[in-house]
Amino acid sequence: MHDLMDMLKALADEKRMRILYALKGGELCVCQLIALLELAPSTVSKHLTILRSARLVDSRKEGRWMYYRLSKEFRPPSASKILAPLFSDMKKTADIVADQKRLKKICGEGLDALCQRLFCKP
Amino acid sequence: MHDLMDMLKALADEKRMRILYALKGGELCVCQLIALLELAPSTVSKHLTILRSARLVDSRKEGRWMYYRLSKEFRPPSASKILAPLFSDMKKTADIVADQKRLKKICGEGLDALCQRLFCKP
DNA sequence: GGTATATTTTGCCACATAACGAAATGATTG
DNA sequence: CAATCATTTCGTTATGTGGCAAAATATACC
Repeated sequence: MHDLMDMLKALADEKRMRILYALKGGELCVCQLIALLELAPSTVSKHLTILRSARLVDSRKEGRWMYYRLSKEFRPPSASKILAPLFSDMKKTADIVADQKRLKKICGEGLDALCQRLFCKP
Repeated sequence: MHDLMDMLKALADEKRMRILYALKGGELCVCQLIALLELAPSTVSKHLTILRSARLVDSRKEGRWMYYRLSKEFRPPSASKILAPLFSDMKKTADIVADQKRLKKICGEGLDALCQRLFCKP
């Protein structure tokens, strides 16, 4: 029951659900998620930590960047069966439609350019 | 997205998940849920309010007692698809096994006797 | 009609959580 | 080896949430 509650608590936050939906399209770098959610880096990092301890996402480090993706082996077996209907409900919501549009832009930009823009110092 | 988050927040609490699982077996009176969870009446009532505003349960008043049951028409369409796998994961957990055992006892007792026992004053 | 009784509402407290900025970390680049 | 850069950790703050007791509400019983 503990693992299951961890998962449900991880899902019970709008920002984290938006992260999961964004990752549905493939792995993303932390800075891309920062740009998507428009939150402080530390805040996004914390959300990702919560998602990872709930075994909903995996991470991989490549060079300077940290990539996150949906977990392939979810811990509570129910997770895989739950996410699909949730995503289906989210799909047409204004927030997700806007996210997908913005995400396309973000992914078009290179990571270097994106980070320049995000952490710009004059 | 708002309805969906309401549902997920309602699910993200152990006591409320135990209530839902208990209702899986059929409608129950508030006092039976109080006996099951061993929480203050006001606390259980609050949990039920949260579950009802998330459209996860319906209620019906009969005489002195208020009965709650799983909603037949869940508001976020995903709800019906989500609960089944969740219940399947919960089924074998120690908490739920204990709940089911205790629930059998509680349902055996009459409502009058149960309420006497719950709100006993010497 | 008044009293007992089941449930809900209200007020309050303790604790959890989401957010940020600043400092720390760890890897790459010069 | 020093500096830069992406990410995480830490410390703090504001808000949300679960819990109880007590008062309010509503229904049944005498």
